[in-house]
Amino acid sequence: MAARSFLYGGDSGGSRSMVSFEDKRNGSSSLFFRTFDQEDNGDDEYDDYLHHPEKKRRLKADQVQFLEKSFETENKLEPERKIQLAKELGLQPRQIAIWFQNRRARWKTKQLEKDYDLLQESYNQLKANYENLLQENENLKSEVLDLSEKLLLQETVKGTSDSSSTKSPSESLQQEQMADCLNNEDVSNASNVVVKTVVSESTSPRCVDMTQSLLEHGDSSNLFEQDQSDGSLDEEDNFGKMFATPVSGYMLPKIENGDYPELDAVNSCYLGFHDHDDNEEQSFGFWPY
DNA sequence: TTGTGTTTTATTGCCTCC
DNA sequence: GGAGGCAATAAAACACAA
Repeated sequence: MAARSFLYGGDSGGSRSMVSFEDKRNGSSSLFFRTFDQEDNGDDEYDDYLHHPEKKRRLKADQVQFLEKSFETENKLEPERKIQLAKELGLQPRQIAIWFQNRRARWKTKQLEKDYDLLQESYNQLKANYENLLQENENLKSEVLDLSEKLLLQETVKGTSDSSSTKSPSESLQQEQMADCLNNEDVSNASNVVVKTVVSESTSPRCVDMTQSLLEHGDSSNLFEQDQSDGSLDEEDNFGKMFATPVSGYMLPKIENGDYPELDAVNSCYLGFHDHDDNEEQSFGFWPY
């Protein structure tokens, strides 16, 4: 380590020591500071000091206030300002430097606490959004199931009462596929089959939007992606998984190379996390809001 | 008064920059 | 290599309950 002489030495370039003590000559409690040059080594006061080292003293309120104001304007201390402050406050430059150093440390700690609180708040909001999405997903699934059953029933009744009527081959195939899926409780595939019907029958505007979107994109395979999990994940795991795998690919805007959309544009559902390339390390964006 | 927790002042060792 | 910054830490000063 570079040799630093302390007891306030070393700041002004020379090897100086300083001691602070109460001004007992006039009985006041104010501090004044005395410096000892090397040539003072024979001095009685210095000798006294060596044998009765002073305890550290707190700065006075007005000194602290002055330093605080100075810190507000600039939290780093250039040598000129340090000398200036030391003169104005009757302190050693070294004390000023130490005060600024400690003050910066306190500021940093506070800042970390603030950042932590912000992160905590954002996490809570994300979690709430996630839970809402789960709920909405459940609602939509039951609605699709309900409508599918209705449709099947309708078609069955129609089929028995009108067995002689002619159907196009594609209509027949569609009915068969749907019946298969529903018998196998494969709701996801059933939704592919009935999606066109759902558009016309759904009472949910959101559902209509979604199914129309499906038709436009020609792919509904992501609609029930959550269902593809093995069910062994707990809620926290699903929440984490969502960051890497969007709940529904078509519902969320396509994200490429960290080009994030505005939150409002995706109804605050986009969570700011993405994995843009299988071979690349996942990168996580973050929007505090 | 005293024990205890918190805050402030100061030191130490390491690191970076010039 | 010196100057100065930072993290970790010591220790004095302070606050406060019992």
